[in-house]
Amino acid sequence: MSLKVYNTLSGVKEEFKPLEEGKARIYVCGVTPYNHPHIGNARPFVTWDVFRRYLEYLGYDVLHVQNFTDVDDKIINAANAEKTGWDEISSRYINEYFAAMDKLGVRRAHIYPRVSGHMKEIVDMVDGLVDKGYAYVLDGSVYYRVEKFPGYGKLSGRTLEDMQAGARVDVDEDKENPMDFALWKAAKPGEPSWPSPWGEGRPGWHIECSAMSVKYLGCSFDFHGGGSDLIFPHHENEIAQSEACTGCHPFVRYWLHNGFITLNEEKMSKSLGNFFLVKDILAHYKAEVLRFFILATHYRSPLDFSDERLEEAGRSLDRLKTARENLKKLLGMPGGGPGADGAQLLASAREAKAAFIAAMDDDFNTALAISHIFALAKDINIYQQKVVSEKSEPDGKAVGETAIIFDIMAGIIGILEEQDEAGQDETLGKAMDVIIALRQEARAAKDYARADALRDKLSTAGFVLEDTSSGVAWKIK
RNA sequence: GGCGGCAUAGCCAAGCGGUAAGGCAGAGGUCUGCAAAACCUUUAACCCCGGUUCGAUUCCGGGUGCCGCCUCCA
Repeated sequence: MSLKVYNTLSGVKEEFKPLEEGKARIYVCGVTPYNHPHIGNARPFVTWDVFRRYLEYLGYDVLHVQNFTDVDDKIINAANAEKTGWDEISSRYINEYFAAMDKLGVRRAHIYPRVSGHMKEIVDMVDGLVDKGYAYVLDGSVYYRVEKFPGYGKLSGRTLEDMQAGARVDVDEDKENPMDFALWKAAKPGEPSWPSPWGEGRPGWHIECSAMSVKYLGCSFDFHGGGSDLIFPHHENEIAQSEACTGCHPFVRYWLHNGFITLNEEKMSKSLGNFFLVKDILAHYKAEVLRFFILATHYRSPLDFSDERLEEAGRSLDRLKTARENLKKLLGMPGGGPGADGAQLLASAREAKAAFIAAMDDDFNTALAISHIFALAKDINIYQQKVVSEKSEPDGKAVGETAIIFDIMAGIIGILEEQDEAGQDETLGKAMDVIIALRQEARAAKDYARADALRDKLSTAGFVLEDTSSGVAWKIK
């Protein structure tokens, strides 16, 4: 089996073949930090966090870059409204972004480039496009000449004629073509600006992603992601800019776009005003529940948000938590004697894992993958109940391997990782400590047969016990 | 108007040429002094009309409904 991903550019699922063996280079469009992130903003980041976890599970060396658009009209407007600096606004909301995403278990990207720190790269790229005839200067601004780029429209599946037919853009009579877009905007009074060969100004929206992705990932890289509202014009323009400037094809090998979070079936967005901020949702629900809610639907499908759905997600997640606790109980029980046959449990775990992998390989089908965790959860519960009702000892090897498999699956989805504030002994590590304590007791009682049995149980389960002068340590083999 | 997507049980949501995963809710049961919680078992579905096919929910055509992009947007 191999990973297949749906590529917006081709419109079909394609087998993932990295540009460079064993490496996966990812660029995800980040936020414009002028407000707290809302849950619609959160979806791509949670989604990409799982993509990245899975790629790493598959053994890829991942390089993940995600930008902050910290020079933008909205930031300037927010700054003016508060009578403060644009950088004050952007740094405040970048911090808020991290606060929210950290809670959601979104692991940090390796590099977070900001527009304000990459003016040289941006100016150089715009300059290069002017040199090559792909852009022209108009009153201190620079525009991209869309007709010059033959593939314009290939990502969004439309032609220049289509676009002009339905053009609702403001027609700037001076532009050569109404679809030409700004690479550099001449400074207006009272706005932040940077020097350039065309005078003081600031970058257009699209050029930053081209300049920064090429800088950190090269002129051609594996994945580019973002919400599907970015397909046109943002990503379409990125292709036009990057490929025209660098001459590399393709700029991006796989374009992946997530669907929207909706509210009453309508797209949640700041401009419509129908959004919930992550921080407000997290005041009422556990972060893990919001994360689970997002991942329980395929990433390309729309996802309608409501309290009922979130509460339902919480109840679903509880079921998985219970199974995990049952597993912990089983791990903590003495073993080694005549026990409940764990063959069926083990078979179920292995089957669940294979099915989970197959689901993830099929365009990161987290919804289907999660259903296989539920299937295993049921068998864990049944086995646990059987052990308790028969007062038998659990099959240590089967339980140990099951625990590892369960944790691998939960770990890729990024749930049940660590207990919320209240709990403290919910980790597998703590469960292992329980076994170690039991073994210590056995040793103290000179019951070596039992102590050895406990050690073997850990060993066959994939753990290594190390007796040290200060006590006992364990690690995963 | 141009381009694209979606329609599966009470709700949510996978799948997809051979009569349908999973979750929530509902029903029955186990446990418990009763209850709650938890667990087990279980009911229930492929928008309409044509076509292709031995066979379609799955492919093709048409219809209806909903959504998105074309303007800032994750």
